[in-house]
Amino acid sequence: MVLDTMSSDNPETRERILKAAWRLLEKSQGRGVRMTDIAKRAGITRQALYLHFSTRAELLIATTHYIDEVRGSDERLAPSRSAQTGTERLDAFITAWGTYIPEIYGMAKALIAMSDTDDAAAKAWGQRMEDMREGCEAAIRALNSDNMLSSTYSPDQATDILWTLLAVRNWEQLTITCGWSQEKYIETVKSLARGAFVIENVS
Amino acid sequence: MVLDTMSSDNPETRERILKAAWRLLEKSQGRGVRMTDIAKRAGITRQALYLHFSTRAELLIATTHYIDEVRGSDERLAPSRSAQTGTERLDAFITAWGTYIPEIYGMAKALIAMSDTDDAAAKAWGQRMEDMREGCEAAIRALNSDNMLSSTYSPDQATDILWTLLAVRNWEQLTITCGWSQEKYIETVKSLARGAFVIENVS
DNA sequence: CTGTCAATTGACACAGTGTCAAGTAATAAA
DNA sequence: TTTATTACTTGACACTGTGTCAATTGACAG
Repeated sequence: MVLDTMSSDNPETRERILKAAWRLLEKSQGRGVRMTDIAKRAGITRQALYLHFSTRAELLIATTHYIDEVRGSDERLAPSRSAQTGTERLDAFITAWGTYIPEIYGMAKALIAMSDTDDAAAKAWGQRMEDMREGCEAAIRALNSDNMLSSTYSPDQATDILWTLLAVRNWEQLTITCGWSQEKYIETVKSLARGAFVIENVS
Repeated sequence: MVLDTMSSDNPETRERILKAAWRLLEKSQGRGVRMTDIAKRAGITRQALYLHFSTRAELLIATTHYIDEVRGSDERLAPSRSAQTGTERLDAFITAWGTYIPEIYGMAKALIAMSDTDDAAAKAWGQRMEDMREGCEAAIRALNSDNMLSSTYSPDQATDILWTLLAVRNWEQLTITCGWSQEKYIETVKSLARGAFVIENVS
């Protein structure tokens, strides 16, 4: 009888690695994190990493899933989905995503950097952005259903713009480079989006 | 008497290298261009590159200056500077910069990618972005002088937003990823900027 | 004919990723 | 007690790309 106290492909170690990667990526804002560093922090050798993840890209991608799971990226979207009006939904989505960015920033930076050379990384990050785009699309669609979408842009175009506005790079530039607070960032993006997409209430 | 047909630190070769780098960077959109490739295209050996540029970062930076020179990046700003009204200046600046981006995109991508690891590259790209920011600032200031700057944002804040809006990454996302035409990109950015910064003309 | 200068050739150091083979320590099963 | 299995270690090595160095070549100039 096998009472696997330490079952095949040890999940404890795997999680220790993911935690280590996450920690290091956030601490260094995604720059200069080597396999060696992650291994050291996880308390194993560099080679042992490859018993769990076959490439650096795979480890990075697994880290994103781990963060999503721990941080509950899905539940964050609940307020957005249950919003009554299109405007509320837009606001809620911007808040949800805008609040999530700083939590994944290090990992995102590393994955984006890898995307330049590694196809798997590019595909994984592209998929995540595609997922995020659906949130943008849903918000714009809600606005459109309320007949509140400005005629300046088509729904597709508005989705593209909102999607671009919410890019990690823009968050990075405004908060890190320009020194904005997180609150100011969120408020400004909301104000920009509202100004661009929501029909003025002329009283 | 030395009639230097081939003066010290041969400028012909230097230029051939810069042209080769430029060509390759644009062709491959800044990805995967190695010193070997540039040397080959310039018709010299990889090692000979180092007789002209001491590092890859230095070569990339020199390439940006070369492009600026050939493409006359300065003259492009003339219409912006001579604009009569703030709104015109804003439009002219967006057109100038927005038209310039596709010409430097490959090089910009490569330099941004290097910035993750190389401090010299980061500094050089940061400087270019700082220069561009001055154009944003001037446009916003012109708007403010005309009393046409919306009270929603302070001049500093408006500058930060315009600067972010005009980032290369946003151009990349809208044109390359979303498939927008260059014209649509320019028009949309103009419309977004006008909507965000220019006071409505209530008649 | 001699010096200079750009460029070549071939070698090597270094960092980081990924691979492989042999060994170890713990745990489980016969 | 012996035997297998599993997770991990150790040490070595291949590969890529950057950057360096020493010795050599070929051209041109005085």
